[in-house]
Amino acid sequence: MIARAQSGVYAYHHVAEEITAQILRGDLKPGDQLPGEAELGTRFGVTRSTLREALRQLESDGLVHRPSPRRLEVSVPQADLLTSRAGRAMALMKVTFRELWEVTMLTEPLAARIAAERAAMAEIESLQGLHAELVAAEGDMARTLDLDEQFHTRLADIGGNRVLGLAREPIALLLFRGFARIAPHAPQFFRRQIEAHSHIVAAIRDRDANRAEKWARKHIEDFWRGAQIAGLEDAIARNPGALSPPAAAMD
Amino acid sequence: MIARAQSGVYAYHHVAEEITAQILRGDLKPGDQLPGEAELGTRFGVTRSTLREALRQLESDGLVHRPSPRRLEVSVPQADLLTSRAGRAMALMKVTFRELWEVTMLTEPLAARIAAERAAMAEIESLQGLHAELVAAEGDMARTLDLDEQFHTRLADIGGNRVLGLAREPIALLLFRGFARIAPHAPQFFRRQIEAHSHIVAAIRDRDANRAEKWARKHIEDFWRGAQIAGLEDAIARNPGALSPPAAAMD
DNA sequence: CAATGGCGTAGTGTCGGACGCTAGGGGAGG
DNA sequence: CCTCCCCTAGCGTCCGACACTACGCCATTG
Repeated sequence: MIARAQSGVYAYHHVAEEITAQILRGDLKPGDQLPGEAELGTRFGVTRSTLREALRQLESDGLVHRPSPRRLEVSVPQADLLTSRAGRAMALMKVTFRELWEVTMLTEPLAARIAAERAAMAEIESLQGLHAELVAAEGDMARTLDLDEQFHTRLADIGGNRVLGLAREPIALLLFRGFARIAPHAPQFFRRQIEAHSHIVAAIRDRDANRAEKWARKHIEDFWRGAQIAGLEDAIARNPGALSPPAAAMD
Repeated sequence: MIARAQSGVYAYHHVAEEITAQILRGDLKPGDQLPGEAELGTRFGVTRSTLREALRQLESDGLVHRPSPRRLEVSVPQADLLTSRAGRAMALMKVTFRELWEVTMLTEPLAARIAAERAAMAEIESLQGLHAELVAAEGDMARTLDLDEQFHTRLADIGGNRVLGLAREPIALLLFRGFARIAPHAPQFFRRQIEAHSHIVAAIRDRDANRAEKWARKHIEDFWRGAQIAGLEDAIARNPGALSPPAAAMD
């Protein structure tokens, strides 16, 4: 079953699409191990070089990965991969603060609401812990930024809506990083942030979804006011790089 | 400046990261043309084979593309690329209807609201045209599905919030495709859909953002009722493949 | 008998070279 | 000056090779 390239369709592209199709169709399931490159190559009628180009694409799409250098297996795309790709794209297309904010005004309140409805005790405690750290970090900008991100991400995780998680993560990250540009112009921001977060945590503890949602909304609204004060309502989101999560330090 | 691979860091990976960094940093701007593979290879101290693996990754990330086979240039990731990647991922992680719906309940009303606030005359007319087609297609399931997707996508485009567009597209697509499973159980659905759409269009024409938003919400709420009737509230979203736009038929 | 350590192999990452094909530029001809 | 044709650079693909290293196998040892 030699795969001869039709005009315009490159072999590596064809191979990648074929394997992708097999995965989406379910012929290959996440966790399945794939044969070696040599065999895959002959199987599709291409050389290893060509096959490897296809693999790089699949890898980049998160459809396969190597848990160990000798093992190549099918996987479901990791959230942080999608997050960084989407974040990069938004940064490159120079989305504005307003665009980010308008959407965040939806996602964070929903995240808070769902969390209030579904949080388990342990999760609430973990949120409280995070919040305590935030309070303790008052004044330390970098740390505050980091903890804020974590807080919102965990909030979303607690709700358990993965679609929401996927959609909001890159957006929230870009927006929150803008915080760094706002804070200097709005010093009262730290306090208001802490206040909002603690109301959210309290509401979740009380299982009061409406209150949680309301405070999340206020929190993000505040953000917008800060941006106005700082005069970057329609400023573009910068700092494209380093979007991936803290990420196991490795390099 | 030979790039010798540090332990664990592969040459192709390093090259891809390096070029990516240059793009994000702004050293390379969208539209810039890159040198030939041979030169790029020597520049990074790797063979063409290796360099090509890096290129496949960048290409897959949408950071570079070939407008013509001879020209390789930097580009900002295309929306439909991100859409299909995200859609695939969600399908593979078997997100439920509920998850999709919860988020869509936010995105579509916002899209309608913004559209009402910002639509230009021509855009309103184009929406009306699309709606007219939908009305005419009553009964034709496939066509209805397609037009519905188009309607919502155009609605979002009109608002001009690219972040919203990027976030909602894969989600809406997956959800709306579920329509195919709902419709048979809820025949009155076609009519209600048409009703909702026409209210939305009318509200936008009248520049009534609240009404537009309200009807969009009702529209998506309806969708959920349909899902309940069809008994697939927590059914997983299937049909992972064919998420990309109509797409030139090829294979 | 189980645990430990060494050995061999298969398989990956990278290299170098080669060849056909085609897009696109440059020169010849109108 | 414009048009057409030829030539070449560069891409897609193939082939063959080599170093390095997980990993399984086997023998040794307590």
